[in-house]
Amino acid sequence: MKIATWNVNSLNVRLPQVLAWLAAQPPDAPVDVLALQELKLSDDKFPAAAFTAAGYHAQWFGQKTYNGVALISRSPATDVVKNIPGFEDDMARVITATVDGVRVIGAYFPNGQAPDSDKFVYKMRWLTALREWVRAELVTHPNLVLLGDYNITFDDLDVWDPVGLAGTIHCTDEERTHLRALVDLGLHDSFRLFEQPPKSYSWWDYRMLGFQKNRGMRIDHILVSEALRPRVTACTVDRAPRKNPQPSDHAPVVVTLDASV
DNA sequence: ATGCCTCAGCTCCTGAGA
Repeated sequence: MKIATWNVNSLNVRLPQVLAWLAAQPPDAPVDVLALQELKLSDDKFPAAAFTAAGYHAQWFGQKTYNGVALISRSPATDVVKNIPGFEDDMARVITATVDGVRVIGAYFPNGQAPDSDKFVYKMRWLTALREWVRAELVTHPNLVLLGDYNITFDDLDVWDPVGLAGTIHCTDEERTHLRALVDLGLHDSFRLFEQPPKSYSWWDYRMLGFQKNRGMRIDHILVSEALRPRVTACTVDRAPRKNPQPSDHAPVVVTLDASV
């Protein structure tokens, strides 16, 4: 079973690339669940028919211009929840559903802009609310995956210039403390369960030849619960779509689980 | 230097992303 996350930075623009990427998977190892972020379209504009034609179900939670998340799945998704219950938010950032016995929480974490900004304050509040939502979901769903665009790096390994970017957005102690608190709920960073190529990132700035120079950050993560950890056999960043014409600034991250015991 | 790209929208500039 393969579960993936991809911030597409406008599904309107990236839909052909998403469909091509799904179609390019090996027939014996398709992507079973794909969490998308930054749809940047309202619910009525979601291209549901295109995913149906490709053999996928879809659940979506859109918003005009900004944000918007979706779960694309080969099996139907059930028990869908949009955003964080009990947390008032006018942004569409979270979608949760159960697919093939796995509780999947797809999330587009706030950017935060700068540590001294109002948006950073919102990011901290949002992170606290998300943690309580994940904590509650784990009680009833031990097989759980939390994945998406976290907009936070774990440590210097995730940053192309850890000295120059120390303390800047995505790299602050406050953000990393929140990220570790999520892990401390009983989750594991799939990517670091395996040896990885040095300087592995999931996002590169569009400017200054960021991708070509591999000046990036690893900010897209797939955390798996303790119960799922024994099933994880691989986690990789697929850099290929970042080489497409008109790419998203993010690359997909994919985790592979073996069949349930 | 606060821009360098990219995208959406009250579209020929601005805000936001990260």
